[in-house]
Amino acid sequence: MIEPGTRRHAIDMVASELFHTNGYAATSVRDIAKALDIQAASMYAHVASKEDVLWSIVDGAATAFERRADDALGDASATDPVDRLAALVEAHVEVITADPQRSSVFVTEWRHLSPERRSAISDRRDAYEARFRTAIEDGIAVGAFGATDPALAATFLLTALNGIATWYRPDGRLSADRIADHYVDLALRSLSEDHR
Amino acid sequence: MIEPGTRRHAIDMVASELFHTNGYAATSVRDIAKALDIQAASMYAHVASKEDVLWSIVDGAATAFERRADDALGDASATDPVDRLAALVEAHVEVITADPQRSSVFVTEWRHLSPERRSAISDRRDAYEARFRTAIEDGIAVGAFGATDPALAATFLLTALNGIATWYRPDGRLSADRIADHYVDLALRSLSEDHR
DNA sequence: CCTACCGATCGGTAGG
DNA sequence: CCTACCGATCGGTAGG
Repeated sequence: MIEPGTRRHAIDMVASELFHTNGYAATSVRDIAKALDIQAASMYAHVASKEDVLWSIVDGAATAFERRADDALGDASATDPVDRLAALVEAHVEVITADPQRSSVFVTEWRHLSPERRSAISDRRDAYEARFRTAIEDGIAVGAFGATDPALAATFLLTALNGIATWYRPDGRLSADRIADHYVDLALRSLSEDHR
Repeated sequence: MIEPGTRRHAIDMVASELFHTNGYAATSVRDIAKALDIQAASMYAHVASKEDVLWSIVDGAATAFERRADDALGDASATDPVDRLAALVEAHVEVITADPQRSSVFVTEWRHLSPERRSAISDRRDAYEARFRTAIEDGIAVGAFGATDPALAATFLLTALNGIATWYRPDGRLSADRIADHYVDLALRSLSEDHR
């Protein structure tokens, strides 16, 4: 973990914003350094490479999603599949709205990681998505959700959820809490029994 | 419109794939030229700039979405708000699965366009999203959909829909038709009356 | 954290 | 569509 308040931490915050706005490949080490008012070469006193900066952002975001999902599923109330899915959706929205730049870099820039790191993230994403899929499967099994393709439904929900990172603004029309409430509702309804 | 079969068209197809896989900024003019077995300088006999290639891909995708939505709404059966939304969702999925690379470039790479082109695309996206929002509003007004925030619901659906461009593979487990059917279902259910 | 610098690569042009 | 080339910028290193 990187200590808040350190220069290393400031690098990640500044880089998150630049990678979010312009993308990793279109952001130069000089851009990051300029935002910190230091020389480009001085960046290398704190990081070994530009890719290491991307990695710490992506790894930090992945860890945040995993921890919040653990907490959400750890609650005693989360034995019911519907409650479990609701808790997962709420946790996911909260992680995104707490740091939309980092989240959007996680969602969109991981292809610029080295093959090893990319595949490690891919595995963690699969495990994370499996929590959603399992909650959906269990909900169908007990008749709380309508029959559907659980893997596809999980992907449907997670892409909608991740989309928040691309459009959310802290000063926007809806607060993070309201968005979370609405998305939990939309998610649960999308899995409800047939609407006809 | 660019004639299929021409070199100019081949440039767009090759560039779509490279921009989709590596991103616009991480793809060089030399990468595109190499895939076409010509020299980088020869590219400029066909295009004025790298950004022009991105523009023709993004503009082509935007036009495809607009046309298919027009067709979908032009059908006589599409006076009912629920049918209208279903037709919009189906059309959107079909445009994406017909050319996922172009669609994903449209969704993720428009920030690399010039400010004028970016704002033109932003306006067209807003108009396109308004069709979804209006169908949702009308559906709520006639009691076919449950009460919800129409703008947020439209964003929820469109981000889920656009996500298809990032994961769809023609040789995947589900055919394009099956995906469209499932997504229409998920979309309509997500807007249904309260599930409790 | 700085100055000074490196080889590689970038988008694009000139002239055929 | 090619060869030859341009100035700018890239990620990163040496040495303090």
